[in-house]
Amino acid sequence: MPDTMKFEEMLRDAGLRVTRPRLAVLAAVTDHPHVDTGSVISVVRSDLGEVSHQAIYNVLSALTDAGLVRCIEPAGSVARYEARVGDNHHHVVCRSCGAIADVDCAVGDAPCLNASDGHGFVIDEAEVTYWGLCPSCSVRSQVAR
Amino acid sequence: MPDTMKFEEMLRDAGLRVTRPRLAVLAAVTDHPHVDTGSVISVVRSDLGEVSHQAIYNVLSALTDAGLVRCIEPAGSVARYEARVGDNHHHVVCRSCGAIADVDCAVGDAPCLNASDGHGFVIDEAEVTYWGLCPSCSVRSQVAR
DNA sequence: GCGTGATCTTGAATCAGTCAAGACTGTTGG
DNA sequence: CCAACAGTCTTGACTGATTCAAGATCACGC
Repeated sequence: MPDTMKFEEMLRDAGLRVTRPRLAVLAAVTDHPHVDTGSVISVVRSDLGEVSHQAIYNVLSALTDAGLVRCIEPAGSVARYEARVGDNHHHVVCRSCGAIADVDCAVGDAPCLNASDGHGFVIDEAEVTYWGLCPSCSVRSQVAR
Repeated sequence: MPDTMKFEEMLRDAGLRVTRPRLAVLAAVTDHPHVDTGSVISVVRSDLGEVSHQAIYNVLSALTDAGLVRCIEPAGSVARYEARVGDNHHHVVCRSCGAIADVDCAVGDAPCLNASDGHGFVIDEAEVTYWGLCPSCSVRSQVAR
């Protein structure tokens, strides 16, 4: 499993100690795009045995601060995490089932950052969330009517 | 106070019964852009006397469903409401103090809806949240360093 | 005015997330 | 290789926003 070594290196490079919970969380977030915290806990526990939920919260927070994972919180959803960081991409969220998918930004590389009037705010990021229906919910709603 | 009559009309047009809590909530959200639920409760209570928090939640939900107010939930913040609906505008959020301001969309009227690849999702809305520092937090951080 | 269904009150419950204190362990220097 | 010191993890209590449920009340059409 060369992934473990890669994760170790990522942690060291970020100045973080290498611990089993951290490796397991990195693996979980990498394997399951857009996992919520509860699922991370399940996956990590099925991997390592009992791990405190507090530890998971600590680890997710540390990894987020270090820029190794990214936290997204669509309205009405709990916090979710993804390992795809450093690029500019956004998300589509299904209004019906909450499914999330990645969407590359349509407006180029450092996009959307040109707000017409920022009210004096110093803006450093534009986060785009697309809302709609995922393929299966879309089909279901057509059948329903 | 002609506003009250306007709010009454808005409720009736939406097929909702006209009640004092609803009028008070509509007034509160109109007067205080981006209020959180707790502040709505305070404002309504200072206006009407005791009103159950559950009633406020019900009203906010009914008004949101009716399209009379809009609910926004920036990551890390509680639910907030605004009465500016029907136009396409987005928000800037201060990473430091959580202040929110409106931003007109930079890309035209029905903008940003062109995701390059929606993974088969039927997209009906693009929500943009700009992140940065509000004027006063921006000044403070410059002084600090 | 009256009846009915929508709305509000009350009070308990849930759930994600946070706090705090002590036990443990990865890492660094000797 | 070992010890010591942070940095991490465990445990267990706690918070705060939001939701649920059941009964009382009220707005609106007749």
